[in-house]
Amino acid sequence: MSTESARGRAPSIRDVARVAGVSHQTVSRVLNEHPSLRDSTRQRVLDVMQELQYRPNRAARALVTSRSRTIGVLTSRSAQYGPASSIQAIEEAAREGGYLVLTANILAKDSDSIREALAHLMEQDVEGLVIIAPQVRVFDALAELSLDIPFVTMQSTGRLDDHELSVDQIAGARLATRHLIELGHRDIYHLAGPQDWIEAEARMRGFLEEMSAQDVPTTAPILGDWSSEFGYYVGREMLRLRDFTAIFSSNDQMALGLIHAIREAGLDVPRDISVVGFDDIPEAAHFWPPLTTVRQDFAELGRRCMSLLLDGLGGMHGAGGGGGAYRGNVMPELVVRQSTAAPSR
Amino acid sequence: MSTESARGRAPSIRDVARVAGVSHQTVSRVLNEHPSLRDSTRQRVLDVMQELQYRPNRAARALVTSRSRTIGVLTSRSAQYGPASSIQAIEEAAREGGYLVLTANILAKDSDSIREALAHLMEQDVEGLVIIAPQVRVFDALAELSLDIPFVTMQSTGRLDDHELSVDQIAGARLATRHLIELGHRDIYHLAGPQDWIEAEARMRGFLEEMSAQDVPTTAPILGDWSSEFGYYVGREMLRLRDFTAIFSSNDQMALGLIHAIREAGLDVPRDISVVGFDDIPEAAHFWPPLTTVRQDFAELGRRCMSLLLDGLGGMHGAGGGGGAYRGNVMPELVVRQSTAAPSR
DNA sequence: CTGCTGCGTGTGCACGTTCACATGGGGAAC
DNA sequence: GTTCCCCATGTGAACGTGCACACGCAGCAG
Repeated sequence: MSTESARGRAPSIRDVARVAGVSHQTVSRVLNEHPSLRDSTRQRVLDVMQELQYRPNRAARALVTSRSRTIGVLTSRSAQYGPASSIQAIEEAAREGGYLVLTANILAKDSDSIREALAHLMEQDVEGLVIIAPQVRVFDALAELSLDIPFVTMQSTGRLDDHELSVDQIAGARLATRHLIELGHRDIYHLAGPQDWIEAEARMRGFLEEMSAQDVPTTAPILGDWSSEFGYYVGREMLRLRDFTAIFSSNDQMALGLIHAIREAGLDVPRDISVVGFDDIPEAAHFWPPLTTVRQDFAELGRRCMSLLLDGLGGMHGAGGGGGAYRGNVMPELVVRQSTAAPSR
Repeated sequence: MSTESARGRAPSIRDVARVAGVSHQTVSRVLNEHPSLRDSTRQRVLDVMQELQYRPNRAARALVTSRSRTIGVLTSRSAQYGPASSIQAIEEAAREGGYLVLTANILAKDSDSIREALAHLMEQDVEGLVIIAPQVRVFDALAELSLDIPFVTMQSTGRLDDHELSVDQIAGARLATRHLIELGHRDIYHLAGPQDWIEAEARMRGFLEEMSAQDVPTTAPILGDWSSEFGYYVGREMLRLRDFTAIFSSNDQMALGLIHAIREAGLDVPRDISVVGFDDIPEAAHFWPPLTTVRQDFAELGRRCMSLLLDGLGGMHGAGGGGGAYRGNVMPELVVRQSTAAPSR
């Protein structure tokens, strides 16, 4: 049964063409779903492709079209629940749209390593960029480079309106803060994320805005690093004064550390101190006590980002898809569980 | 200053060659670090590259060499801490070795979607494969396809010796189980992961092996789904009988759910019931009580996988690197915290 | 019958790179 | 002084695909 052609080399459109008795261009037309093709011809070519196990050569196609059909994801902390969920959704959406996803992690936090990661992606001729690296510096580096490819960021900086798509962090933070105030708390601390993180800053702003809107005297936020470890240690420090009845933590992990410290000091959550987190990681519902927090739909965000980006690329290669890019931010949602209650005194 | 050449199109080696006054082949040699090149020539070419902002075209190179310099990662649940950490390490190692990483998620759990994800990767001409999709089915699909490219799996199935690199799950599970037995527990349950997960099965086997080695009567393991949610519900069921003093959970998330259920029933961990987990996710140290668990170094595993794979590919394009592939499994480590204690009765 | 239009298909080139081979020049060995 | 070889460089082809263009044929209007 062996055809006399292929000698170790993968079949090309020319091989298919020869066997099917057409020109290579006709085969190319079948691949690209050209409208004017006789059905019988198309079918014959498809059959031969099947028979020869033909697979189009990505490199050749990219070379001649100068489209890589690849989008890059610039990220940091991609092992974290939030980013990881978004990336997964992005990949799925990209695959559907006929695109590939390349991710580059920012290793250190200096701007050199940001540039390096970005350069790495650009070297691969990515056609678009999704940025889930929420440090302020990333955007400085971005502005500096004046990218000539479409990109979307998952954080709102306020300076790149067209390119931004995010969960409304300020609204989420206000939700959490209002919840505490409505329960009757007046002495509320905010454990913020690192200052150079856009989202950390937005959550902090939301906290401060809501506090002042409700005429509650604000306290200076404490700056953390997102980790449970930090939450634990800062919690131990805070408890030496104990001049508060509630804490709004900028993420769930730090909230977990805080609760650990509080409980270790012999106090109870929420009886003595209320704690509210941010993100709603899957484990939050089973913290002890189950954590009141603000849910973000990371996957939805990822999907919308890709939709926006593909729209900008004029993508949509395969069937299906259809829907135009839906903009607008994703709204966060307060999930009240058992780590918050009215203050006891 | 504008050179008369490039009209919108990115500069190619021929453009560089023309400006530098050499042939395109010489430029190519500079790119590929050919030994016999006069230093002055090399420098001149490099200068022109800089000046023209030349960037090599990946597609053209891939076309002629028929090497994509891309490796694929087949994964499921990539949003989870373990896989995500490994992927991040893999990416970093790949970048260093001059490779790109493409990940494909297995969406559903049927074998069709496994084949689909695998096909997606193969379509991109990946040169190697890392498999972090620990379902048994994946390996069936793999065997069926009889891949002609190098691959490494992050789970040990026992049937693919050469390609396997993993944390020794059995040893880890035995460590955890022995710890409980040494504390004096005799009525120990194991909350296992889904049966079709290789690691779940290995951990279960480790549990059973250690129990029988120590002559402790074994109980039938309970099958879970990795989620905190499941841990919580199964915990509530188990507590109706309460014929045990310790539980070894197959991962930390389920352990968290278990503790939630135990505490909700008015019992204490570890006073009434000891719990030990598996993975040592970063949050585990701040569970209440801090969780005794088995630590796996996911990042190290990822790094070794890439090393093994690059070795098989004869990779190592850039400088540095050096070290030959180190095989051998990564050993897990028991981390004793406060969720385990001697039984009270 | 002639000319025009559009459909289905074929021909040749271009994309940017590497590979195989060719070439000239300079030094070492005879 | 001739021969040989290696170094430094150049020449042309090839990789697999898509694009611009050309071509024949059928249908239809004039």
